[in-house]
Amino acid sequence: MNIRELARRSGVSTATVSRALNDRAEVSEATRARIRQLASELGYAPNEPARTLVRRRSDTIGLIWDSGQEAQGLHNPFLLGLLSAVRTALSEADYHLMLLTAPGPDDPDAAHLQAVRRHNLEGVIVLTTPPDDRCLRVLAASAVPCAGIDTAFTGPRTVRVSSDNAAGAEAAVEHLYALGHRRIATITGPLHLPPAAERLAGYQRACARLGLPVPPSYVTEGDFFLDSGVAAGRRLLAVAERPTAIFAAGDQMAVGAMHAAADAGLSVPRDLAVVGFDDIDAAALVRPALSTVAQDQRGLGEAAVAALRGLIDAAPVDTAEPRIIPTRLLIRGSSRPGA
Amino acid sequence: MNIRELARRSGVSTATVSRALNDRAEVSEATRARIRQLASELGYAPNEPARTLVRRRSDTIGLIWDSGQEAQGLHNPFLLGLLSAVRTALSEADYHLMLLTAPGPDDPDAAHLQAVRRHNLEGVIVLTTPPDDRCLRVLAASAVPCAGIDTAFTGPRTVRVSSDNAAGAEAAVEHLYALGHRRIATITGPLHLPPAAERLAGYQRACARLGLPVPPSYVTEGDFFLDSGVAAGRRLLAVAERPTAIFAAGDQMAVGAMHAAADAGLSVPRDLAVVGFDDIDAAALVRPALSTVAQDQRGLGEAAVAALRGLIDAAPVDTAEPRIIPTRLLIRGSSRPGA
DNA sequence: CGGCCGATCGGAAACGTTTACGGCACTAGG
DNA sequence: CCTAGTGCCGTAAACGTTTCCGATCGGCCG
Repeated sequence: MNIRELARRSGVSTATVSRALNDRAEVSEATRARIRQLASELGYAPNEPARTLVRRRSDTIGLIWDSGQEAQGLHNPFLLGLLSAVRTALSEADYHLMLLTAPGPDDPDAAHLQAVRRHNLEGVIVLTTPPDDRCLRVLAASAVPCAGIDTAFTGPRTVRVSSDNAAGAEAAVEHLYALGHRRIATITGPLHLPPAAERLAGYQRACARLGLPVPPSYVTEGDFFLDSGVAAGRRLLAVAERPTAIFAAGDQMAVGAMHAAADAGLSVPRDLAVVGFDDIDAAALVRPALSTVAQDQRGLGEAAVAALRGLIDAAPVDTAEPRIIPTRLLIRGSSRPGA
Repeated sequence: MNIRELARRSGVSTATVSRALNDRAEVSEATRARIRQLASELGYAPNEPARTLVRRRSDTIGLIWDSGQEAQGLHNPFLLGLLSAVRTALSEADYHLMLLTAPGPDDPDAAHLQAVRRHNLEGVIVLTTPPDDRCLRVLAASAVPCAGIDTAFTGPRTVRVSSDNAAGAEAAVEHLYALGHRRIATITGPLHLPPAAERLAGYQRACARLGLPVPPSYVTEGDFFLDSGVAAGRRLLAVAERPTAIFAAGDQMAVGAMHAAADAGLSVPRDLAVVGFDDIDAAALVRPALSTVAQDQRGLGEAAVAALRGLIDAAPVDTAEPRIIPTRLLIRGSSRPGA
């Protein structure tokens, strides 16, 4: 069932069928309707590879997900929401989505570029965090349109999309301040990761603005995982001027801090208030439920797609400044006195 | 940079280049090496759409993820591991992966079939659970090779892959029995879902084998989410002959049961042992950590890919019997007296 | 009435591969 | 020396589209 067969049955040429199905103007309304009707009756589906070949564009974008095998980001449920948002936004823009495979060990950097060329991909969305976004370097150098979420790399045709980590952290601190807390400590992520550094900066800025003291012992580093949060919580609770609230740059670490508090015989939120970041599934499951700064996954995905489309259509887009998506503070039991 | 250009520079015909790059036998080792070398120097990547067009196979399989928009299964972190496993297995088999978009509201059923035809997809992997796997019906009717994980639909060229839900449930009950528990209740999922029904069957079989009584009040239904687990836990704890252990068919419900126990002033695992199913991220975060039956996501993904490849290569595969993948019991604090 | 223009369509050439078929050179066997 | 066979390679025809370039046919204007 190809276009030739459809043309034969419609009594027109393949050129006319193509024009009819692609909504070109040079076809009378009558024949267009007739062809359309017949096509849907016969279940005709145009052959995309053939279209791609002659049009030299595939209407397909690639998605790079994790560069290494079994990267830790993989288990981040945050990724799933992002993936869903990206897919939805892309399908609304009539783009197809191809999941790029992790590069083999032989040619790790060029692999993605090869894939882009092989499939005529028009752009790439990158969901890996630094330093795994190195693969972006080769793509950017080849002027492939790229949109990265929480990536660090920049290039002539790459845009970056990111949550407003600083503002989110500020909102968390302000919330704790409004509850009456004056001794607010923080657990950071690995500070070489931009989101971790930005969240710390937001914490510091809010404290400065509110006139809160931030002794060095109030800032301690974790690795975003549970155990580091427990350890960091223990360190913070051992400080002489014990903090009454903790802002953790990640939910798992926040839960860890709650564990540390429980181990020390402290009650959350009475003796210690805790606010996390990311709104992972578990945040709503623990007791008390964890207050947290939620990222707008849908917003991030849509912004990435919108920026990528601009890049593809050669619209004038600003590739220097990252797109910043607002966050939302979810107040739950871990910072609600009444709970 | 096409094959013609590469042929010109190598001083051979395009046919020879094609044969050299595709490892065909009719090329001398010397010219093959020369062409290979030149190709990698020039960064030549064969045009897949053109290959697909002439070879009439795309080396690409489609992935259907959720048929409806924002289906609940989407937030299941289980899906992410599955997706990763599928992708890895496929890339090892030199297949490309295309994420199929959710069908529009106009033609929900035929959409996926259209996509398969358009892109020349050789097979489809379905990650949606019933009743959302209705889209499989059309695909199966068209003899498209399909592999579904936890799907219910069956067809001439569709294989089903599933965890050994019954055995997993049995193992959980046996574990509780070995700890000395004799009054073991269960919280089921919606029983129209095969996994929920199978887990209940496993529970019942184990109880029967071990000679444990199962009064009707010991079996109560939830919807796999947290709140239903809390409610179910309350119901079970109000039973006259109060159970000392609960097997929940899902982790969120298990956590809910733990909340209900805490509300009733009971200590887990001293007064009540709890075992869940699925090993969601939160299972390791709650306190006490939740014992659970973990599904082998990698095994499921690899089995689905292997079965699909058999289907594609027209190997004789048994489409009647589902592939059953073993589960693994993770014993954590919620059922460990020492904890 | 002649020429021009717009609307509608068909013919045919691309797009970048793979592969059937045939050709050439060389070797082996008679 | 002739023939068959083998190893290597080139020619050209496909694959299913889109689109450039004309062609035809009215209608309209001068």
